[in-house]
Amino acid sequence: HSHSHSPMSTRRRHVGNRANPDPNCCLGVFGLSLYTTERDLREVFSKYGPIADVSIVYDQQSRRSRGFAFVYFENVDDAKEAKERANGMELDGRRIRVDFSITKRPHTPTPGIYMGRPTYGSSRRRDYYDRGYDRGYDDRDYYSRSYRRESNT
DNA sequence: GTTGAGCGTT
Repeated sequence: HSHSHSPMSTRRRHVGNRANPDPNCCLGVFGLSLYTTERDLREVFSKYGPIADVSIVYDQQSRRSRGFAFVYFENVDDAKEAKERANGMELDGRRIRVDFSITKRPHTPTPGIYMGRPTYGSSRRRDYYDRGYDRGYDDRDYYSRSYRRESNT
């Protein structure tokens, strides 16, 4: 008699489903007040562990906060605890929700520059997408889905 | 200074 092996469990759910995000150092904070700053989030989330960076998403036109942000923990273990603890907490009179980020960093200016393929010879093309955020996160995971350039045609 | 179920190019 052999153990029942689940053939479907070999394939992990692909990224893109924000209903069940997998643990990551990137935390997404949603539903926060428009007046909450990155500094506020940092000092709130730094209670659970060292913070690598905090980024609030701003509206491109009004320059105002869009009501959600991303917190980068240095340890995923702290991120998990911070997600559990900070989720549903009241911040600036607003009930915030915290989840693992399903996306990584904002879109690179023009896809096709890096793509996880280092250019030999003239590798001085790197500018800011290689600043240090791809040290632990592999953006190629969601870039690898036949990502094409969608600049303007 | 509003609203809110959400994932980013300041």
